[in-house]
Amino acid sequence: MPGSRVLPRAFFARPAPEVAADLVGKVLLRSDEGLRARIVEVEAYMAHDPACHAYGRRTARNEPLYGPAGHAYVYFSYGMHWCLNVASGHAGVAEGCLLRAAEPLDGLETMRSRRGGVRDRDLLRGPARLTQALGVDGSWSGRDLCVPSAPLRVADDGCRPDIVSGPRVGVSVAADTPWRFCAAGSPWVSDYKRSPRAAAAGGRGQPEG
DNA sequence: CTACCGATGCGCT
DNA sequence: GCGCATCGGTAGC
Repeated sequence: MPGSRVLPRAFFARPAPEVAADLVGKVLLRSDEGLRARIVEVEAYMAHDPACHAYGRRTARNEPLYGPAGHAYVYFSYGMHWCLNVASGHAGVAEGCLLRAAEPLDGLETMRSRRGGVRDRDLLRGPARLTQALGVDGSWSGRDLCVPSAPLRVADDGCRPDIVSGPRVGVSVAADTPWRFCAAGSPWVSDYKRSPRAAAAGGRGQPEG
């Protein structure tokens, strides 16, 4: 795409909330299958954050979170779902950004075939839906996304949506911390099962700006 | 639209 | 053994 460039490692080598906010509006590519999607929802997971998979022990599973920023961390959840994160922060600081939702741009037919005939609005609306549509599973964990030839990478095409933030979804800790970032007013954002504490904190629908 | 619930398997947060 | 950064279906308003 003219004018779009792969995000360099320096983009990811910053605190997760900054990276997460700046990822909104960027383009997620799976170029070997001609898939493109605009990221509309990202959550930040910080080191020493109890909701972060690197909380506690360093294990084989969460190892990518410690490594150089810009590497994928893909984990298996609830016995059936894969979720895609990008490691952020500096080496040795285990942070990451969870890609929660995106707007499909190219390769809709492939996404539809993987997603079993759901409405287009639901193709990428949710972290596990996103990975299912893109064909990303645990075998992608640890891969470097900051390589121009990588099949999975993130690019900047100059899109700069307004960002709103709010509590993370399905996370009870730090429900008062706005570590979820969305494109303002986007219909492609997941509005799924906010944490009970987030719901109790008031508000509804989209996070507040 | 909201609310609830079962599926399902990995890691130990 | 238990909890989980979820999803899809169904029931009911």
